[in-house]
Amino acid sequence: MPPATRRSPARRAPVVRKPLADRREDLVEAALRVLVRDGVAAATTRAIVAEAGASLSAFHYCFDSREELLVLAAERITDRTVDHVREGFSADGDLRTVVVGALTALWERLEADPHRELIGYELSHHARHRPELRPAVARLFRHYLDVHEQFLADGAAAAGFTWTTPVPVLARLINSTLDGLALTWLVDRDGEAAREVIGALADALLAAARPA
Amino acid sequence: MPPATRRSPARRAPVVRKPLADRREDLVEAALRVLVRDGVAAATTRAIVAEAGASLSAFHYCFDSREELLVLAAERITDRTVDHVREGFSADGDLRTVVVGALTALWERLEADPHRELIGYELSHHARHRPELRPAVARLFRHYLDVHEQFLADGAAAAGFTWTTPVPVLARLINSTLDGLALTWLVDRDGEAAREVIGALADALLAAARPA
DNA sequence: AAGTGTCTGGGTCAATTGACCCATACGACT
DNA sequence: AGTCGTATGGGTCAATTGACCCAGACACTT
Repeated sequence: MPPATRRSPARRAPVVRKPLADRREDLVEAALRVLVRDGVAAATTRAIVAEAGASLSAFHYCFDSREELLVLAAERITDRTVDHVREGFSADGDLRTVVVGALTALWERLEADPHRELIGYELSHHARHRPELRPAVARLFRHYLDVHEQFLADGAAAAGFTWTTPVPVLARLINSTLDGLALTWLVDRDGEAAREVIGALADALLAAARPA
Repeated sequence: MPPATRRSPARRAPVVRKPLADRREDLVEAALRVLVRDGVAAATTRAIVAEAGASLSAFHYCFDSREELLVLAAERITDRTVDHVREGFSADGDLRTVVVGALTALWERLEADPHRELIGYELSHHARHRPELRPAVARLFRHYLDVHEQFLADGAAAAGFTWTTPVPVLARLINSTLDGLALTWLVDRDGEAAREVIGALADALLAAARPA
């Protein structure tokens, strides 16, 4: 009589085996997709492993907890921000052209995929009760501000202007307005109104520029 | 022998009985407090009834579902917005004084109790998966814009100016910037930076005003 | 080909949550 | 004082979720 614990040796579907690092990568990417598509509340471990095509055990083999994965996902978002913001930035033309063009590009990206950019805010709400998430969220926010500051500095340098208002203040103004605008747009979907606000924001920035 | 279903007639703590309308009111207010203090995710039926000092049955006696309560809470927030925004608004002095004063008052209120003003955004995230919540959230957002439009119209009238940019656009700019600013502030708690942005926003508004 | 450590399947477990039910106690009205 | 509709207490129930465990399958190395 075979040991009672022995399973039936029935043939099973071929199993995909991956090194730990690859599986972790899959799970982080899957988490990101679920976060963007369905939000933080829906990003349960089961939803994430389903998205990744992995099993629950694979998840617990790769990570100690769900929070650990979320932290990595937040950091991944941070890493990618630079590319996203730089995309569509052109330093050709006068200051107005550069500013309006860059802000419009930023907004169009937001409008095309608002949830992607807004996970940060959902994560920040979530971090209210998950202290371990706070550092990652703080880095994410700081990163956005840094990128906007860089954009302001590059734009002014390219067009031969200087800012009469401190660049960090302008960066925070841009960041806040775009985020608030996106939040409101998600509710009322009034893209035209949003674009007009972008125009007003551009005017505000231009009023704070003068020839170097 | 007494019926098996009969409970022991042991003395109980005095019971507070309230008419349905009062109990509903208690629950809505309790829900609001929990929402502000702990966020949407923590606003479970149990947390709400505990806050209200009611029982789970009382909850189900008063409402068909948790969503129904949340909708009422969202509407309650809407009703109160007017008072909050009007508070601290003064039409005395020139346009700069009025604008800076009003924006500062708005910001101070936000900084003093950020969660109160930001429930709307948490609710809007939540509404992504709860369609029945969407109308209430839409009303809430619309209401904020209306109030800011009113504020702009009143301020201009009081100081004898007109706006060169459409008032709805300016209202959306104010609304977006304040909300985005609050979101960022919640993460980095940099109040000084926020105030400087408020100043920049005031400059932007003043640049869109001219004598009537 | 045996050995060894890594990876996976398929469960379990306790906690939480929204919803719900029924018998009973209350109290306004008659 | 009796009646009747309303409010309440204290449970139950199924579903979901994060965490976890164990035996076995696999792929290297030697």
